[in-house]
Amino acid sequence: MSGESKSLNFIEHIIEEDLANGLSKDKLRFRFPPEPNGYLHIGHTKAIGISFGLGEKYKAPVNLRFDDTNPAKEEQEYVDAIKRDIEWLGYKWENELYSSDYFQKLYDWAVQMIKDGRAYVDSQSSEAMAEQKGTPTQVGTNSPYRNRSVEENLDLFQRMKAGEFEAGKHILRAKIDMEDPNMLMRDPIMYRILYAHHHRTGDDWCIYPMYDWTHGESDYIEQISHSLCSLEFKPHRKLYNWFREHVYEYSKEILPLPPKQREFARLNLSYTIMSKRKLLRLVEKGIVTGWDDPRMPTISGLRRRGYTPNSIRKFIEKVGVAKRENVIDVSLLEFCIREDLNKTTNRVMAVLNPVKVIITNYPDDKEEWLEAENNQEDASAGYRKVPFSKEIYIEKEDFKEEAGNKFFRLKLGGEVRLKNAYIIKANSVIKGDNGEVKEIHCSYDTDTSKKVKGTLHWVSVKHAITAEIRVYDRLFSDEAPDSHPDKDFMEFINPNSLKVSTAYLEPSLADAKIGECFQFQRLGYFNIDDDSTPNQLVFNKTVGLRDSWAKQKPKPQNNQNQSKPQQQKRPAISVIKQLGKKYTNLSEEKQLKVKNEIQELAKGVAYDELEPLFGTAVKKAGTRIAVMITLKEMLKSGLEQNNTITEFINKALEDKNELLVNEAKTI
RNA sequence: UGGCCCAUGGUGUAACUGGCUAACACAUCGGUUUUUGGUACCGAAGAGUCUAGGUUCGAAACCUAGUGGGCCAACCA
Repeated sequence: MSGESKSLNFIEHIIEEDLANGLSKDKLRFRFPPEPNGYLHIGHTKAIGISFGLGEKYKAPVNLRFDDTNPAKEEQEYVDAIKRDIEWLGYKWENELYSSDYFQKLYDWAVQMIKDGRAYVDSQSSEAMAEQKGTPTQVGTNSPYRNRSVEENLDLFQRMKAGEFEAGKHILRAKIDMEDPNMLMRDPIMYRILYAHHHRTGDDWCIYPMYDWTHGESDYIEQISHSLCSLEFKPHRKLYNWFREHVYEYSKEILPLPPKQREFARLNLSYTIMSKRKLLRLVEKGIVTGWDDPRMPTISGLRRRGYTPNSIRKFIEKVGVAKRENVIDVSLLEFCIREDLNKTTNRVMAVLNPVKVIITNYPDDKEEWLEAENNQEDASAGYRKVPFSKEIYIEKEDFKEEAGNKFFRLKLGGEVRLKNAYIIKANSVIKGDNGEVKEIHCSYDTDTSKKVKGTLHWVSVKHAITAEIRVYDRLFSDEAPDSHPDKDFMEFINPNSLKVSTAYLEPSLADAKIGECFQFQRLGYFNIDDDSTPNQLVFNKTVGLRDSWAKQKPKPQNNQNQSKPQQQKRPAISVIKQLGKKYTNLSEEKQLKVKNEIQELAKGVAYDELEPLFGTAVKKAGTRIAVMITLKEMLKSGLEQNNTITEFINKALEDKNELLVNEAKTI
């Protein structure tokens, strides 16, 4: 028992149950088994968070095991990147291991399996074998080589290993059941011949074990208690268990714990993709600058973008663990990073889209260094000085010649506070030929105790330093870009996912270092990109601040929140059902309103849709009332009354709910 | 046409394993505070738990059927 009151997810329930049934707590052991064929992405952090999180929770070891059985795809670069990312997230593995460490052991067991008649060498083409395999709805047929003698199998397998055959000539298969409804049980391949250089074993082997044979047995060798993976491996469980059962027979004295595999739903994030193969395409096609492009959902991309390990771990915790398909809204990720950065980053002032303000009553060459608080969320962050002078920049967006009183910013004749400085009043503007405001002439007031609605950030023109700012938008314009069977995800690429501009910053930023994070006051969180140099600062926008003002505005051309379509398209009948649910709880006045609504919706309902609802459970009076109202409307507009309808009405007349009876009566 | 898995507010997870008004977080909408239209705080709206039967004093949970979604036919993992 772990004693907390926090609710457990289904995997924790399983573990608690195993513990309660006698599994000793010190036998708990987990693993994270990436294939080193690409970079880790936010989806992997869920798997990482689950297994490493369990390790932390139960103080159990967690192995990092590279599942490196396919030398054709795997590279050392990926091994290094994966280790870097996991470390960065703050997790510690017990052992760094490789499936390739077990090649000899696996081979010995395979020989044993052959001797026991549980595996055989097949010598057909892959096409022929695919044909014999059948389909999900059709059983397979046995290979003509299925009944080779043990001696022949042994001889062939040894010669496969010795490199006597060309690739594809022979394979080793488990002898299970070609008629099993689970395709994975139809004599699955255990070994194939592959003349490829392996990043660890070099050219020692020319036969390589397949995933199913390798993965489960690696778990077993490492004495993993719970082998956790994503849902698509559910069908593999039967095979996992089959292999395990036999190998257990060979080694139970030395390896007493048979591991168990359990599956959870993987993480999907809206407006992005999670497939390594597809991410690789983005890299190769030059859509992004690399695996660590700040727009990528990779861990290295998020890191470069300014996400913190803390925020990602928090995110994974909030997302939860279950077995149903899910799509997590990016807003949750954004919430997590804001929450973290709000507490930790220093506030600074930067103007991204400047317009000049001249303070006419401020002496020409005067300058003052005013005190500014670094972080009001963290008293220990201290203060810094920011320079003030006659000419400053503010954001173009923060000024309007005229505006209503919901606009808290600067307007002609209006006053506004300059953060950490004075209160200014706009008196006049100077415009360029095209009518654009070039300068705003203001007067300042040293009485800062006044109450004014708005506070603006600003930067002194002559003290300002410049920097390149990279602002990112989502990479795809579609909520689930790779879920369209008829369209390629590349069609949804957002051409405006990167905007580069030059900004003016307060001079304290001059010696900021790569990776450092700031809040640009009123704008968002920004960090210094890897491309930054002392001569040319480069900032990434990690995420904007929440902006309740932007939401009220008519809406710029931002593609941020396209209206959610699902509300529009809902069929009338389902809206009616929903309205009905609440009907009996409403005030009389509201009931009338809802009734009108239902009557209106009734026009869009077909009788076929309505009839099934006649059977609605008696206790759901509201739904039945809504159905009755709809029915009445449809009868009015010419629907012919049949027996089913009459029956429904009669049943309603006898109901104990008065509202329903009344509706029925008026038909 | 077979097998397996899944179904709870817009989204994601809970519900002490059959027992209070179905909880929490994000998102949404109000309000208070505020030298960030941020943060913090307070509040509101939103779910008869896919549908229909059944078991039971009692079902989101158990059973049956249906509907919808996902996965499975790589010498990938």
